[in-house]
Amino acid sequence: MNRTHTCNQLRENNIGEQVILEGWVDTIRDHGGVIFIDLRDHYGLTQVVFNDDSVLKGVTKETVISVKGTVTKRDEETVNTKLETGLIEVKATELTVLGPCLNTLPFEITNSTQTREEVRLKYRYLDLRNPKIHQNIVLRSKVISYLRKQMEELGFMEINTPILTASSPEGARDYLVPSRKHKGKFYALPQAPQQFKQLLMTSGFDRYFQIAPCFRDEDARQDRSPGEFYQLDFEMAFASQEDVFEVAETVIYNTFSKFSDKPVSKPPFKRITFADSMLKYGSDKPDLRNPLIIQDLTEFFSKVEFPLFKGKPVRGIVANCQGKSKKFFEDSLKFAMSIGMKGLGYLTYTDGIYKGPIEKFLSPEQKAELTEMVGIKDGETLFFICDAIKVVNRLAGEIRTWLGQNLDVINKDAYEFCFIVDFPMYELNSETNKIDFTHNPFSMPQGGLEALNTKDPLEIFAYQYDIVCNGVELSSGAVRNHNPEIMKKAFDIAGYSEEDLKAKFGALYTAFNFGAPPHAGMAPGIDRMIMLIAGEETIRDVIAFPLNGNAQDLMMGAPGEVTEQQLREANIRVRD
RNA sequence: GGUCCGGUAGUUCAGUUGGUUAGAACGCCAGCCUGUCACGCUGGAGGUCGACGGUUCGAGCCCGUUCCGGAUCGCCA
Repeated sequence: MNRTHTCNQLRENNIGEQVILEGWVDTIRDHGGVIFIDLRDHYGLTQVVFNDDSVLKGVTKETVISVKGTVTKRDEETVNTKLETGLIEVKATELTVLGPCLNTLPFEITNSTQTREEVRLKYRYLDLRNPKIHQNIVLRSKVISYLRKQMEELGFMEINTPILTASSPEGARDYLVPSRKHKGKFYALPQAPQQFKQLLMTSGFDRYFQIAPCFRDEDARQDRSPGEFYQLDFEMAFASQEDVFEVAETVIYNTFSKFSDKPVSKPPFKRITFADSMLKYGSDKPDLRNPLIIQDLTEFFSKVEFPLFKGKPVRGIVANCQGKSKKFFEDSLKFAMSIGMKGLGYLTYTDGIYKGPIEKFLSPEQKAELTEMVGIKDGETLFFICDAIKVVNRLAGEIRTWLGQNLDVINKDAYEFCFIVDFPMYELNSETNKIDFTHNPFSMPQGGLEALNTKDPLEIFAYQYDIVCNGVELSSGAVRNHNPEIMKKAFDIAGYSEEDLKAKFGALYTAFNFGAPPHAGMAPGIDRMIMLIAGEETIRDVIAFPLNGNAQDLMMGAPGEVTEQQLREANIRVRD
């Protein structure tokens, strides 16, 4: 006999009904003459009451049982307000074991998140019984479904692109799949459907999207799952950067608003140039919840007779440190030293007077100029970061983050989105002293062919952008370079001939010679979005069966050994 | 691949200056208990202190090697 209700369905209006519930034994509370069992399924918990403990022989926690009984109103003083079914309970008359739990549990389900990840992942199916983790996967499903719905409403269609494809010469390390029929040749799993979606545009599809699996053989991070991850990959024909932004901010704003109670920055999201971001936030993925701003004081200090700063890049951060102890400033210095700074100067500004070691180098006029320039208010502190041009922004950014955290001025209950725009198209490779693509060779340079022909390559921006939320990079995208002439020139500047271009991206380049529409797109990371919405610290908590940090599946034993025959068929010999 | 931190009961951890039989909490097993909801009470089982080697009268603790895990950097067009 099947269940009549789920474990989160019965309410007061069911009182008196004969029901059958099925689920896992969450807890057993045995009082001798009366025994309570919390029965758990996907939907929730219901308390079941037994008066005969003999039927519970052999029933342990996590046993799957079927219970027949009557829905009963709970007494006033025994209702459980923490349970949605807490006003009722089921007085059981029959119990059947459907799935015995024979093994000792490797961890308690309710405490699974406290257990070390190695064990959790080996028994992931038990970890996923924990309602907290279980709900993350439910959330993931709902978010993905909602993303699909929105994209379709905006006129996008989902098209699946190949999983077995060709190795791409640029970018991350590929996962390779040996070919049986073609000895010595390999497929690669796609790092992203990049070239395929651009080919779809060339095929005349107007708006493409895909919940796209991507594979990269790179080491894990807290916000980077090793091996595989999913992106909301989309591409639009005849579209500009702003068209892409409008889609992205609509879909992302709607999704975050729908699935989180925290306030979400409203579209249009801030557009911040890469250069500004590096200067003001010391990072290309700024956390805008942190109100502290970095200021450029290089020019000011070029006129000050302070030998440590003179002629060097100087950054300043104004922060309110009133009431902070001496230890706070000592800790800030300690942190500065730990990230490789030689020191961390500061001036406090109280009742119109500056105090600090640097003070004596400043004339009264210079002090007034500084006050005006940085906008320091009474009681505030101005921190100075001075270092080589290559590292000064990053260091200032780290100090900004440290101050934000330790002054507790970061609003944790908010999602602050922004687009980072105007990435440089090229950069100088410091080892080879040659010009390289900064990011993505498929991006359209701003100013097109004319800019490539006339400007200093290092001055050219690309129509390339990132979307950042709370200091986490959610995605990057670009207006693509769809014009073979511009493409040839762009690659020429980076030292690649037309032959190289054909060899590396043959299909794409050839296709673009048959008439390609201008197109642009983006690919927000789905795992990261869900991590942010769920408020989880690690990306593995929002993936049903994640690889561990070492790219292994300890549950299934992947990667694992294969038979000699399988190796022979794949034309592979393993070296010792 | 580099650097740092860790590995003690099923789980999370404590373990003093190197010294008798290595502890706690939760879980597990048994008994008691008719209103709990992380029930309570009593008792019990459970350990190759990651592995190997060394120093020592004596090592969970000190030294070396190694394996495993975590963080971080490299890497992630």
